[in-house]
Amino acid sequence: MSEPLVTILDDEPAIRSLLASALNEAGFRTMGFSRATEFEASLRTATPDVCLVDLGLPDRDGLTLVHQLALEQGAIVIIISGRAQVQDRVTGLELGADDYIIKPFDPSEVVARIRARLRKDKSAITTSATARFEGWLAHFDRYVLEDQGGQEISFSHAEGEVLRLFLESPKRLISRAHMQETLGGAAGESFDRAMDVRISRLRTKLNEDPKNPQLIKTIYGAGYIFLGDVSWER
Amino acid sequence: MSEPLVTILDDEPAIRSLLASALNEAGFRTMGFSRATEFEASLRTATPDVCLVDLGLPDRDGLTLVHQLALEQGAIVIIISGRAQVQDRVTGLELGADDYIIKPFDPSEVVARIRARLRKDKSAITTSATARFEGWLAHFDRYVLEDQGGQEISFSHAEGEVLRLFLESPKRLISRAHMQETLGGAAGESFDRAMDVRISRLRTKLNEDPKNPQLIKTIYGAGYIFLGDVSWER
DNA sequence: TCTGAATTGTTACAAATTGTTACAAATGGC
DNA sequence: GCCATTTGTAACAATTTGTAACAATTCAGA
Repeated sequence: MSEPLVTILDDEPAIRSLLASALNEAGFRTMGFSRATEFEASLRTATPDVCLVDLGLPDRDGLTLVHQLALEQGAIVIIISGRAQVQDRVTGLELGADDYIIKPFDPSEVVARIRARLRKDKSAITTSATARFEGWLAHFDRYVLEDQGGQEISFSHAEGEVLRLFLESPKRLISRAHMQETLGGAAGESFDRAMDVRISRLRTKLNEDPKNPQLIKTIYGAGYIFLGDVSWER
Repeated sequence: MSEPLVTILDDEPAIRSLLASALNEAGFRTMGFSRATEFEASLRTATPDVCLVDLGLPDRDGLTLVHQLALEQGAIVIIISGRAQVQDRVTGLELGADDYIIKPFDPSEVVARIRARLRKDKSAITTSATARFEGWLAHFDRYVLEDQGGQEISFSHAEGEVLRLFLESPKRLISRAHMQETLGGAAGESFDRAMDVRISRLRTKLNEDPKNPQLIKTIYGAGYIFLGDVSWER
């Protein structure tokens, strides 16, 4: 599958080129149109993934076009408009637009919003939270730890909670109190050693040497630090 | 199925009640939380369709939470924040948020944006009769599962209900409570293991390895997640 | 209506997960 | 070194989940 195609429908050439260059740089294919009729003609041959539509078109009512696009084509439609009233935005969204961006806009936000829509659309394919660290690969979606050799061991939900906490804040002290709070959920009142046990079990799965742990360091009287370079992937 | 559930996570009670009343009026169920830990605890039993998250939480970094929600839960996440810089918005969206609304906001726009997200989310599902996933083809009209080789096995109505529930929300936690509610229908009294048995039977038909299921994962104390890319066909 | 097979729920027990307890080991102050 | 405190972890207990076996139910066709 090729890069997603984004169409830009706006009568101001400056805006078209601004958007086009930002989108191209972000890895999208683009097609620009200044009039609705041209745009509609193009739909016969191309199927855009995202349609950016300016409401102030000279030859056509933008809202009608949006409605039509969203309903008939099932495309992702994002309105870009100078009309900033809440009522305008609500109307545009109710008519089927997926987002409503107000002029003047920042191109990087447009890109981010387009990405957010596409991501959701394909969420079934995209979603997979995976972290890589020190030869390990943690697949949080599958509850699986993969070692260098591709060998897989599964970890439990409770173990995953601890591991995630570490991988989200590597090389930083994580206090016991904070950990209790985010994990235990229940008030840290009762004498609770459950957390220690979770960490112990996690260390075992990570093949940590009990006498000399390399990844999960204990800071006596304070908490833990996860050493190791972490990079998240998707 | 019941009305969509929207969770509101914001430490200001005034904002929570403003949103809650607007959303209730618009036909949504709502749950409000002032702290991230409370909210996370609730995720063990409830599965929200949309999560509104304020970034300025007292007890947790909001962005981390967003990331986690979007990736792990697959929920629709909308950030509501007072931080209005473009860079903030871009970061929030890149981390997995589906929308970013700036305070002060108009409740009707929030409603419209939630509706826009839900509309897109459901449109992919409609109620077509066939779903494709991981080499399987499920024909709900004929109660037949077709494997890669075209071999067909039939599944029962009860099994189909469970399978449909999974295929309509892939890669999302489906809590036992929610499942009981949508399946069992009848009073979710304490002693009901029927659901477990249904899942067990479904796993068998899907040739799941009991020791290491690949498609239907159990989350101890919470529910199930269906892994696997799903696409519905007509 | 009756019969038998398919479907579904129920029960009982096995297995997995998680928390709790008890004690050993490590740490830091003196 | 000595002692109070903190942390590690094995062993156990409580809880949750998996599933085989069986009972109840449904339903098509005789």
